This record gives sequence, structure tokens and C-alpha cells, in this order.
Amino acid sequence: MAATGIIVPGEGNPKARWAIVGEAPGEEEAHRRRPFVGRTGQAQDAHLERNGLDRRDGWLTNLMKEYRQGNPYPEPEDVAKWGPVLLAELRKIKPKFIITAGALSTRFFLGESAYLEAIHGIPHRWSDGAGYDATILPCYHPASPFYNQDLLPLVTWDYARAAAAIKGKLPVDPPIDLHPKPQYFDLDDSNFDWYLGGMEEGAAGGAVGLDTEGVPGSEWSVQVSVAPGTGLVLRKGHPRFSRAIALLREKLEKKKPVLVVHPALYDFEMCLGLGLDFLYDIEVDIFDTMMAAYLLCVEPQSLKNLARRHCGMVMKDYAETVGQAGLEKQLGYLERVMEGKWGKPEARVEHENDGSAHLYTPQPVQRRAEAILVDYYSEKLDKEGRRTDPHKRWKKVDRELRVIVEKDLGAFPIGTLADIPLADAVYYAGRDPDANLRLYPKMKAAISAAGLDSLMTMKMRMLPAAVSMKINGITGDRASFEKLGEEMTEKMGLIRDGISRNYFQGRPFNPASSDQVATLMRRRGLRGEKKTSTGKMSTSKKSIEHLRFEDEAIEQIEQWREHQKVRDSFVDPVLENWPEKLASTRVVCDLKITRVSSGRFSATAFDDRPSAPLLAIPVRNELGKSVRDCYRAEEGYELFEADLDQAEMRVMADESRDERLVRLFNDGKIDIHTDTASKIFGVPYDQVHKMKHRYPSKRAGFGVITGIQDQGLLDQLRMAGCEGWDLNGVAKLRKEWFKLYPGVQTYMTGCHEECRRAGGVIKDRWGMQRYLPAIFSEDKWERWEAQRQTHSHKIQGGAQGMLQRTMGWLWEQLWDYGKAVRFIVQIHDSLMFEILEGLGEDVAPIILRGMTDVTKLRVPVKSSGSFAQSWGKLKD
DNA sequence: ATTTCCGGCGCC
DNA sequence: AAAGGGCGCCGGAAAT
Repeated sequence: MAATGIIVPGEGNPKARWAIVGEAPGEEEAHRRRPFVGRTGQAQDAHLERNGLDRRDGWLTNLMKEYRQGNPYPEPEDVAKWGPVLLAELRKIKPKFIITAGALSTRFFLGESAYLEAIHGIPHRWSDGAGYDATILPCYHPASPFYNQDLLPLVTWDYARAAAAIKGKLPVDPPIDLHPKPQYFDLDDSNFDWYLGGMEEGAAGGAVGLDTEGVPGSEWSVQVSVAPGTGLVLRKGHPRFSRAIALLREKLEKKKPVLVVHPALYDFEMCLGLGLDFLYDIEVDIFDTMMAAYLLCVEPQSLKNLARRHCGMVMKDYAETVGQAGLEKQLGYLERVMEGKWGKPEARVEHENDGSAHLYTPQPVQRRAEAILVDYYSEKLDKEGRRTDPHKRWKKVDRELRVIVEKDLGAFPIGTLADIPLADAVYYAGRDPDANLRLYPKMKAAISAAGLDSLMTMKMRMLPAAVSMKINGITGDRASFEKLGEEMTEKMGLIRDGISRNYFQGRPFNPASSDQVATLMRRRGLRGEKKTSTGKMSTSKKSIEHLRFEDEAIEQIEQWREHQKVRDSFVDPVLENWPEKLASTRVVCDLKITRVSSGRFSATAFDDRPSAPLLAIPVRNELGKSVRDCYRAEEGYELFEADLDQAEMRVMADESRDERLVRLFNDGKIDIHTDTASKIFGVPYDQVHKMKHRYPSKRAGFGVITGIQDQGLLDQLRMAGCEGWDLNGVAKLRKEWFKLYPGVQTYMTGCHEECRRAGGVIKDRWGMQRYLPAIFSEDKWERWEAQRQTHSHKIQGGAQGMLQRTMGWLWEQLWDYGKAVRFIVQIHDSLMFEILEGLGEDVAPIILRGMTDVTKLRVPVKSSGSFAQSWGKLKD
């Protein structure tokens, strides 16, 4: 063991052109008294080597030279002590480039506000103030992926950028704020006619930055920027607002600029509330800087960070701007809650999952308010080191208590721009569209350089349809939700009581408790096949499915869990915020289109309105169908859903060009899985049994796409109730599958090679990229996982791209129908619409054509659709 | 009593 | 040693 206090000096070429400054030596470094020789050093050497750099040519050192046991994070006094030593060391060698590995050394050179998230991979200029200048190349620390795998792509990219800069292949163009004294106008202190006139002069290459403030339903302003360093704030509350909006609309119509936003999915909804309709009224080209960042993968998505790294703009964040004002209101509110007379909370009956009921008396709301205030004033920190947020804490107070208080004191206050001095608010609001406008040329260039132009165009074309979906939601029927919830609760009670009576000696039993399920299993002499990460016997479906058909208790537990999942995620929460007195209302969800690495959408439930994660509503079993039946077409409309048939299999056929797969799809006479099963099991078509033959073949096929292993496939077959399978059986099944489709195997190997050739990046057919640097990992499992992702990304992304291209095309085709044809939801391979009755006959063929004709593959693309009055009746 | 972690499961 | 993923939601258990 190395001892605290050992000094590890820098080493390398005394005439080095470049240096690396780490944070502090680790144990191995201390032991050998050399920097970067442990695990971190090996990882870094690999990054250097892949980029054509040799550590012996550079100078490697650390900010802190002293080893300390346990590697505690260096304190400011350590930096104060060792900083001058480092500077003296560097002044002797005078490297022109300094790679700063990690946050600490980056901040040592570039100042406390130099957050890696904002500036990693971007060269900066630095001077010691005494005649020595260098280019700082900020990199994420090579050890950071050891505890957070997501950082590996960033480290890899950063070192590649650093190497490129050192070799002169990356123009060093430090981000400098070119407009340090920007001018942001309120309507009062500028002539908006004059300002908007600037749009026509094309001051910013025909682009206009736009942003909004406020929340949908309570919009504060829309802001535009027609020239870098300027911005105009159109406040909704301003007397000239309507005139200004009318003029803005007119200018946009006339000039048709590129509208630069962040993010369009939110801003366009806001704009509707501000009288600017970019869906059905104003025609503009869109450039979404957040989408650009998403497509580039290694960029932060927040506007502030983007503006900092590319334009050198320092921007206060919203919380910082209105935070203080909002906080004061909130603290005042909480004080009033504390002093109010709310009486003692009434005890209420809580029904537990084990059937027991008990009285629950929440803490008095005064006490809760007090606790929030105490935590705030005592500067208690959360685990990310931030001060506690009173609003977040308030939201966790018992709903019943909150309602009583809010009835009296009004809603919990949230700071807005209206709460701060107008000049400050205008400055804050004006800066965002300015940032968007200034980012435009930079992001556009980055997109082009990465070969992502056409993908970006496709995404922008698809946007209006996604915006519509986010706004539209789907009509839910209150009575149906309520009835379903009650029925499920009753059924769950019966199942639970039965388990308790028959298998648990009549004692209370909670099927939602994994511990109790494990106990029950042990008493019955049953064993799960897996363990949890904490070492207990796993009672997950995978682990106990083999017992389902053997043991009635297991069957009952699984049934109960299915009910619980559906009721508690998809039925009860929807009713939580249902507007009083309304029998039906639109149920919406928060759609995110810049989150999933393959380009798919994701959806989250809002917690303040009738909402559910609409992309995840159960579909397979009867329960799921019951939930979907609670969603209806609006009066006078009908629902239409179209889905892509075997989208991913067809993409795989196209990509792999496997002769047999392509031929089968082209023939189109026989179902592909039936044919596969017939060949693998050696039975004629008419004797292919659904569960014995077809299902295993189908699962094997899907498993190939996603790279499943034998054990995984076996789990799936068992869970579906297939009998007689073991590891040998599935191994043979997979082998036979590949024998039938050898082109697929070749294709997969090709994907791995493609990724390696590209330096650890893979792109799908539309250009959607994914960084997989682990493909070079020494670790077998990490490497295997990266390889697996190469083809699964290409196939999943390929299919998703098809659907999004369709969305864009359909938006244009159906635009004339206006709101008579509404985009409702996209669930990865299907699109649902709400269509005015009578129009279905015209519209459905267009939709189906969009599904099948927009993307041509070397195999036919097929789609089918159906009409119904409720979601559950579709696909019947 | 409240907050955080983790096991389990839904979608594709 | 393990071994399809990413997305999201909930309640029990553990920690505070």
C-alpha cells in the first residue's frame, strides 16, 4: 500500500508541444512514482494511441502531486498549494497545448465557471499573465467512465478533438462572446416596426431566433432576435402586444426565414397561446438547436450550455434569474402556512395491499411547512449538493392537506419573470432568442460536418406532427376509468384473500412485496431461478415463471401483479387530476423526441393534469384492452390506427440483403415466421404449431435483431408458456436460425467492423448516430455489448426513421384537412389519428400510402389500418 | 413521518 | 461473473 504524502512528479518529453494535466496521482501512480500508470493511465494511453499520439512525446503531470490514501477530492487549499508548482513546471516546458483531464484541472486554468458539461472538447485560449500562452483542451477525465458508462463517448470524443487540435486539424476558434453589450428591447423602448424590419434586411442570413417565456396556458412573452446581439421581447401583458404579434406574423409570412428555436416541441405550443400558429398558419423553415445537439450526440442539450460552448455567451439560468424572487414568495407562503390555523389533519383509512386497513394521520401541514423552511434556512443540501427546493418539497406534502391550504392561500407561488424588475426580465428573455440565432450557423455547420443534414431536415419536417400529438392527447372517459379501477380493486382483493387463505395460513399477505412472495415460496418449497442484485431470491417474472403452471399460488401472484401494474400506472393516476364535473377530457402526456438514442420517442405522465404515459399503455392482455377502451374518439370523430407490418424484420432484410429473407418478403405468400419454423422444425406449413413452432422461431428472429443470448431466449420462451425448452434446445434453435439466414450473420459482423472503422460510432440508414467506443474495450462484456448495439441500433433506428419520415410526409399531405384530421399518438411502429366522421374513406388510403410508399426498401413495406370508436376496439 | 433506493413490470 | 435495450411508473423496504 502506498502511503499518503508520496510525491509523484510529472514526466515525459521536456520539449513537449503538449501536456496533460490530471487531478492527483492514484495508488498505482504513488507506488511507481509516475503519473498516469494505473487503470486510468491505461485508459488514457488507449485514447492517445487511437488518435495517433504517444505519451512519450507529451508531458504528463497532475495538478496535485501528492498522493493521499482513498483519493479524496482535492480541496481549494490543495489547489492553492500545488497550483504554483504546476505553473512553474509548465513554464519550463511551455507546451502549446494543455489537455486538462477532468473538472478540477479545467477549472484551474479556465476559472470556476468553466463547467465541463458546457465546454468539454472546445479549445480555449489561456495565458499565465507573464508571457506564456497555451491552448487549453478541456476533456472529461479518462477515469470517469469507470463509474458512469455514459461518459465514455464524451471522453473518447474529447480526446479525439484534443488530438485533432494538437495536430492542427481542428481550427482553434475559442468561443468568444462577440456581442458583450447586447441590446434587448421591451416594446416600449424600441420601435418594433423598425426592429422587425431588420428581418427583411436579412441581417442574420435569413434566420430569426425565437423563444418563449412562461408555461402553456400562462404565457408571458415571445421573443425574437433578427440580428446577433439583439432581441425584442413581446410581452403578452403589454398594450401593444397584439399589434406587435400581427406585425411579427406578417413579417414572418413575407420573409419566410429559418426560425431557430429551442425546443420547437415546447415553443410551438407556447406560440399557439400567444397568437402565433406555426402549425396551420405561418409557414417557416425550422431549425431546432436542441434537436441538433441531440443528433450530434456529444453536445449538451440545454441552450445555456450550447451558447456557452459555441458562442462564449454566459447566460444566467432561469432559476438564478427568477429564483430569488420566486423563493421569497415561496418562503413567505410557507410562513403563512406555518402560522395558519388549519386544524389537525383528519385521520383517514388507508387500504394496504395486504387487505389490512389502518388509520393514517398525516403530520399537520404547519409542521410540514416548518420542516421545509428549516431545511432551507439551515442550508441543507441534497445529494447533488444543491440547496433543497421548497417547491419540490411542497409537492410531496399530502395532497388533501395541500388542497385545503391552496383553497385559502391560492396556489403555491412560482417565481416568474413578472416578479423581477422589468429591465432584468427583458434582458433574460431577450437573451434566449439571441443565443438561438447565434448558435444557428455553428450548429448548422456541425450538423453538416457530421453528415447529418438530411436527418436534420427529416426531423424538422416531422416536428409539426409531433407538436400536434403533444397538444392533442386523446379523449378519456371518466366513468370508464372509474369503473375499471373499481373492478380491478375488487378482483385484486379476491385474488389476495385467496392466496392468504389457501397458501399463507390466513395471515395478511401483500403480493406486491417481493420479500413476502419469497417467504411464501420458501414455505411451499419453491425456488426462484435468479437472485436480485442485493443477493435475495428474485421473485421476478423471469425467475418464477417456470412455476406458474406448476403452482397455483404463483399463478395467482402473477395475476395480482398484472392487475396492480395496470391499475396503479394507467387507471388511477389518470383520474387524479381529472377536472371536476367533466365526464370526458383530453388525456395528454409529455412527449420527448430528443431523448432515446435510436431516435424513438418517449413519453412521461404529467403530474398536474389528466395524463398517462400514452406510449406504454398495455396492449397485450385483456386488462390492457380494458384500459384502451377508456379512450374514445371525440363526438363526431373516429379513431384510425395504421401500423407498419414487421417493420424491423423488413429493415433487417433490406440491410442484410440476406437472400432468403429478401426472397420470402418479396414473395409475400407465406408468413415469414411460419416458413422459418417449418424449415427449422422440419414440418410442413399446415403442421406448424403456433406455440410449439412458430412462436420460438419468431422470438429467435427478434432476438437476433437485438442480440439476445441463449439464456435470454430461454427466459422468453418460458415466460410465454412454451414447454420442453432448455439451454441446449435454444442454442440449437438459434444456430438453425442463422443457418437459414446466413446473410444476417454476415451483416452483423459487418456492423461491428463498420463501427470500428468509424472509430467507435455507428449510424443507421438515416444518419442517426450512436457512439459506441466500448467496441474497443479490453473488457469482453463491454465489447460484446457495444457490438450488440451496432446492429440493434441500425435496425431499430431504421424502422423508427421510416415512421418519422411518414409523419413528415403525412403532415404535409393532410394539412389541408386542418383539425378534421388529428395526429394523436405514435407508438414506435404505429400511428393513430382522430378523423372527422365521413372523411375516413378519403384519408385512410393517404395514411396507408404514407406508411408504405414514403420509404422504399428492397422488400415491400406493408401496412394495415383500422377504424374504431375506442382505442381498445382498434386492431380487433 | 418522510425520503431514497430497488425490485418488478408495462410498452416497443 | 454476468449477458437484449431504452423508456417509464409504482410500491415496499431501507435509510434518515
